[in-house]
Amino acid sequence: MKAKLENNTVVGHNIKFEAKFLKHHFGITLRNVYDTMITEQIIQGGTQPYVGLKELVFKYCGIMLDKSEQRSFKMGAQLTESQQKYAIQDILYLPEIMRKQKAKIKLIDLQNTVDIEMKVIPAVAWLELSGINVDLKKLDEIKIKVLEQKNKAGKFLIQELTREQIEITPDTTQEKASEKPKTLTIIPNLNSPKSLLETLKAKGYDKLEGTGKQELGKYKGDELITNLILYRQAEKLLSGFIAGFYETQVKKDGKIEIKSPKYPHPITKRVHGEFNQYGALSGIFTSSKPNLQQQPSRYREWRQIYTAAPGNKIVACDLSQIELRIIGQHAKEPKYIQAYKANLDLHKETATQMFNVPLESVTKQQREIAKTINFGLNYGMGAQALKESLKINADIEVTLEEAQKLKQTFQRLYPHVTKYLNKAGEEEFQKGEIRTLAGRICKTRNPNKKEEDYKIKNKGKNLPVQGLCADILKIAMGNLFLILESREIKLINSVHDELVFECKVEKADEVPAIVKTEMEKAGNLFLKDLPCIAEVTIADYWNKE
DNA sequence: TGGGAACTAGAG
DNA sequence: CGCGCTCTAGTTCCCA
Repeated sequence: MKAKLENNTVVGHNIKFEAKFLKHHFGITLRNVYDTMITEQIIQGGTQPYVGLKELVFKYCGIMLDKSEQRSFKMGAQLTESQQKYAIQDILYLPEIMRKQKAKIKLIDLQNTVDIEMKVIPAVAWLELSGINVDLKKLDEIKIKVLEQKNKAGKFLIQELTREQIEITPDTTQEKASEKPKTLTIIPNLNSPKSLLETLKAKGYDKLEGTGKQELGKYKGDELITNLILYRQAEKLLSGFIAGFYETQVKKDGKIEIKSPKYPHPITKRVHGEFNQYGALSGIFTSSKPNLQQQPSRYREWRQIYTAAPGNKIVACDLSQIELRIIGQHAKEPKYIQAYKANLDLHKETATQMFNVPLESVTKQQREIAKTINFGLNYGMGAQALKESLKINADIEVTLEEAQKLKQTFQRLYPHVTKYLNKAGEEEFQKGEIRTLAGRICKTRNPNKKEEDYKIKNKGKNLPVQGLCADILKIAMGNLFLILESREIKLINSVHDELVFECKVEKADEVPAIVKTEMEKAGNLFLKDLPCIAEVTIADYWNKE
């Protein structure tokens, strides 16, 4: 049975689930699979985050399934007749669905995408089963620090923002008017944007139209605003990333109940996030419970909680500036191609030409401007957003006119890029879909919902780039699964352009080269005019750079 | 009370 | 005219 499952193509609906089950309970590793759910998502261009079997049976076989037995199964109990019937109908229609899907794939030329997606399924099962090791002591240290930051900033804010206001009574009859007016103490709720905005405006911050970081940038350097940003950062870390590791108290029917921590897993002691391989329109992965793709990295210390288990090392490898390289390839922009071929710093090259200064005298600030523009303008950023982005990301103030000029200079400097992006936007707008170089179809999520023209065009600029990035990473993941999984190496994270592995110290010499080679090989399938470079690091914890 | 919109912030 | 893109998740607020 084991050999049969491992050496043949196994068909299922959401087969990642079965793959994990078979591996965990029976040590069976599925390598060749066909998944009707993922295939349907491919056909639909990523517009549906989850497709049910019931829906497919109806679509392809014209039969309405009764799913009422789905939740009736009990551990250890003998199957009832109707449960058996249910179990059979769950697989009965799969061959017919597969046959009809395959015809459709051929018709709309999606075989390449299907190959990529099917090959990555076993790798995703591997990734989720591996989990990531976590240093709870380090986490405690960080928690104490962050709590301190929150309390300190919070105390300052409450002190500064609490205000007195004369109470306004709706009933203003003559008798009451003679009474002394009461004053009301208003303490703002720091977690409520509405309450905060009201309070800040009353305090004289009248330029604010919201309380987001971009708005707060209007008062950059102000002590109160600095504290608010520190408070927000701490609150975000605590509620979003730290809380899940600790038990929580929940009030229920007047009694206080203690809920156990969500992570790590009580038996494996590792964090097993979920990865949805077709969670986004572009085909990039999404992650949840917890979201391991959005773990803080600008707060440098955070990722040190993810460590190699004793006797192990962590090998992390990312595709260097992959999005810009993809744009360069799409646009066949000679300046991008030349810079990457010569292994130059593209941002610096951009700066030297934009500001018309020699390479060696490009300032850090000029490079930051070029970097912000390189990333932002490629997806349709306008002058206003550029102005604010420069202020927040690079601490650089420019006027709207200057931002407009910078944009123009950039577009004139890279005319091929500009032309390509406009063409891609137009294509998405006209056809409602656009393909990556690997053939993946990217549509707009809500074909029914009316979206502004410019938003659709911007998607057209962005989706083929992100989408090809996803194609490359998935190809590498699929191939690395076949090479590394059987050698007791764990895939512990996958973050858009980065793969993270954990292996025994003895293997830390050979694994990096294998990973680097496979990732570059995947990229070079599509980057024909400029090279794909992967950068690899070996460490005791997950550290970017 | 529960669902969902709005806002905010984390990542690439 | 000009409007960065793709996501997940937490909190607050509003409405049925």
